[in-house]
Amino acid sequence: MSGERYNPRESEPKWQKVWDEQKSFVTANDDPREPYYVLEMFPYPSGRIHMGHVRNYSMGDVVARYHRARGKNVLHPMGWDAFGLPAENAAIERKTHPGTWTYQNIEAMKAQLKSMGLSIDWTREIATCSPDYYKHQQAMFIDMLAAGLITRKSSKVNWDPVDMTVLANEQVIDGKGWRSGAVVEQRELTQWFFKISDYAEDLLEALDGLTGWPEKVRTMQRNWIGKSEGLRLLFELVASDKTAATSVEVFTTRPDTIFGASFIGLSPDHPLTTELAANNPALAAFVAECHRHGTATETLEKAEKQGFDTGLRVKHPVIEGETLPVYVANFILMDYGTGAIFGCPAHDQRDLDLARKYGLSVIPVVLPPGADPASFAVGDEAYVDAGNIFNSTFLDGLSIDEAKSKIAQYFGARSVDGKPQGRIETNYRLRDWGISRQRYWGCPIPVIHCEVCGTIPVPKKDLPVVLPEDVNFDKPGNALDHHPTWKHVHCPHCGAAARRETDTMDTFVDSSWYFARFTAPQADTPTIPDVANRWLPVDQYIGGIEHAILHLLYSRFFTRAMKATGHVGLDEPFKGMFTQGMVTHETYKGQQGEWVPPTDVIIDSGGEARTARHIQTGVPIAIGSVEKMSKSKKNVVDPDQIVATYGADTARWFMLSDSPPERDVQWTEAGVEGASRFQQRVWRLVNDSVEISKQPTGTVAPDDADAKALRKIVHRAVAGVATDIEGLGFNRAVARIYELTNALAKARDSQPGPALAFALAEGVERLVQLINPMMPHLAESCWEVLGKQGLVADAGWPEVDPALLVDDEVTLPIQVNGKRRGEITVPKGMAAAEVETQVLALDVVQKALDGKTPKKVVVVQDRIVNIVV
RNA sequence: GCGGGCGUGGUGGAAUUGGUAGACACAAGGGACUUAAAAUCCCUCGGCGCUAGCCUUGCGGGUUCGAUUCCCGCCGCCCGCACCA
Repeated sequence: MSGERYNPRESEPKWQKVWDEQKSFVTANDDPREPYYVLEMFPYPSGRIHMGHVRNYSMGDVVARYHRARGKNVLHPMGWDAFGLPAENAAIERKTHPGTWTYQNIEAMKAQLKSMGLSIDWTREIATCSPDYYKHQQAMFIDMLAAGLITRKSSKVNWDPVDMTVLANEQVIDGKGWRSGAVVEQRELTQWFFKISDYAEDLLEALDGLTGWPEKVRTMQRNWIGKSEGLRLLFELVASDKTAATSVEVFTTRPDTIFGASFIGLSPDHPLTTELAANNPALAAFVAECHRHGTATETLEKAEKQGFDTGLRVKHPVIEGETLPVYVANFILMDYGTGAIFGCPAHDQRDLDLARKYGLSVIPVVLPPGADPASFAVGDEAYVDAGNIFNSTFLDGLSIDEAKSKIAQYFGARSVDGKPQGRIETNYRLRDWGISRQRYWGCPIPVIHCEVCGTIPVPKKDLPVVLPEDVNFDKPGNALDHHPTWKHVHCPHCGAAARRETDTMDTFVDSSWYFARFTAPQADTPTIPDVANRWLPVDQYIGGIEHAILHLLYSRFFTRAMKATGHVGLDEPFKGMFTQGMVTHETYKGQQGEWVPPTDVIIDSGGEARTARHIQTGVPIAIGSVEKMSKSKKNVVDPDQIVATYGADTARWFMLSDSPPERDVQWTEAGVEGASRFQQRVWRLVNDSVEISKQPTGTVAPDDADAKALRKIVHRAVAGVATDIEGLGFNRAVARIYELTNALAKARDSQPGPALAFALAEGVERLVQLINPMMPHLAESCWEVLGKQGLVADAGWPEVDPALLVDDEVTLPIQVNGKRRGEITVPKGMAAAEVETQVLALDVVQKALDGKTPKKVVVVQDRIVNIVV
């Protein structure tokens, strides 16, 4: 028996079948045990799983299986984020229906996930592209529309003038359409929006309560919401024949720098800009130029700062008789504040860039601590830090905050156009969530446009509004809009000929409530509130850091919107959140600089340098940098091949070992080999220990020192692995399991007597339980060899004897001037004075002191001794 | 451009969150077993000295009896930026 190698190819499908037949991971909603909901972000059905999925789902499965062993009723479901652009692109390229492509992909990926042996309740599987799912989304849309959570307004899109279609930001490359190559334009379109900005304050405040989230994710969300206190400030326009307007309202968070103002900046989309451009061809051309790039904020902010002098001037609000020019500037967003600013170049980098370009004055008004007011000047870098105000008459000497309140009071007391010149306002960067997409493969927005009755929701009895099957993608644009009959309907109110909304929803909507649907996936309402409220919030959610802002923020909003419409009874969907790192791999390049996939490369690692050659041609291959696995660099490893070669357990174990889960992990062939070897070591250890325990043992001697030492190691490992898994420190848990395995193997090889044999048997049994969450197939096989009844999947988490966790002695390092000079072993909890006496008596210490008297002796109980000389 | 993060031996990383830096693993080298290979087992393994010493957690400062951990400044890499999912 012990000579046989463990064969995952045989064992893994076997146990998967057993779990399936015994419905081991099917979860009942009426189970009385404490519920625990673990969820990994559901995948987009691209066709094949990648190593990122393997990592993500391995982690989630450890958590699920661990809590299951702890006696909880665990919900661990899986589904498909099945709407989206790639299916439409595939439809165009392969002349297939997006649905056909998507469902084929789902089948393929499901088979792959199943081969991983995940403890998933597949009876709860959902696909967002199924009418069974999206009809509920439509119903909630109607509820939310009625509740005033949805609005329609104009916003900008990327328009491809050749393909006559709206482009996603990722389809805009260097300002051009990815397919047509045409220069993209910004276009205004009336679109549907969720009013997430109404919840800005709530979403911000509630972050403090999300203690199970990484601090960095909360920080990112806080910054994204971007709450700021500022001043709305009216600038009087100097009368001009160009406009009838008498004032411009700006929003500023730095009213303290008003004496440093040197221009007014308007957004290219500001109404005043539009008015002026109507009679100013040069300005109109400038505005058009501003629109000749995509709508991505990144492009805008990276673009060179440009401005256009409108010729208008405003009166300086605090310097009598002075006026400031009014510019239109490309970096000013219409969506934020009032779409107009006052520029203070000395203390804002973008303003400074513009001022330098157009020769506007730069007047410093905040003096850095210690700087000389007479000589302080701003060069190419704006001064944005703290200091005291100067060059500002009645604000001189104040701190920035003091100056802000004083100037706010000052402007509050004055008036322009019969209104207060300034008023304090809280502003948020967070914009409403635009969900309209001019695409076929998404959830239809259930609305009908009637000439007579206006925009009215589809009656719930008529749901779902189903996507038509007979579509073709030959024509550019929205295939739903092109469909000959689909959009022509009768108004549900008046019966007149009307038109269906042909926009579909952003796929972020689909993923904003799937976690709730999983709690009752077959219900004929979106949720069963009682059931959802018992399961939610998700105890542990796991996914990529790339979703730290949008997906999580939208889900938090949508949960609130579902609460407002009676579908759930809570605000926050995710109690625990974890963001895992990426999977990386070395890159390889051939002679012509072409990327070579790892499967075509042989690494020669004997001696000093690692070199590589092509598997068939033998041509030398250059080993490149380690990068995120991507198709474009061909540095991908196919999970299917790994599972076929080494088995799922090896892949899972490797994904969990070594790298901390939040950091990137580098996939290496050597690492996988190591994981595979460990699998065999465990198998051998278990089989050997069964042989040993067959020998006559007699009575157990509980005071056997070796046995007690081993039991201590075993019980510490059990306690430690539990702590590690609960803190998602999978790599630490793995290291601990290695240590335990080493200790057990040593005991095995020592020809153990009865007491040690007992400890060994106990240790091996617990080892199998410890590896179960990570290598569940191997664990079942070992459990069987141990002669245990039932499945290890159904066995509980091993008990820990607390007496074995405590030590009565501690070894303290002894430092002299911070350098380690020796150590001393003393009873735990020994008083500092006693420790000091003993330590000072030691030879090593006397020698290190070299006759000098200690200035101070620091004794930290049970930790360290430091003698300062 | 703005916001967030990360950086420890040849490599992945550990360090009870201010208390013995390098646990555990991989790679490499040496040895055992074997006719041989694979598998397995044992030893060495941060650097310089190679003795009892010194240096070392991206770089440069600071706080502290003591810093991988806290603070300031740099460098490098990664993620997000609202229509990729």
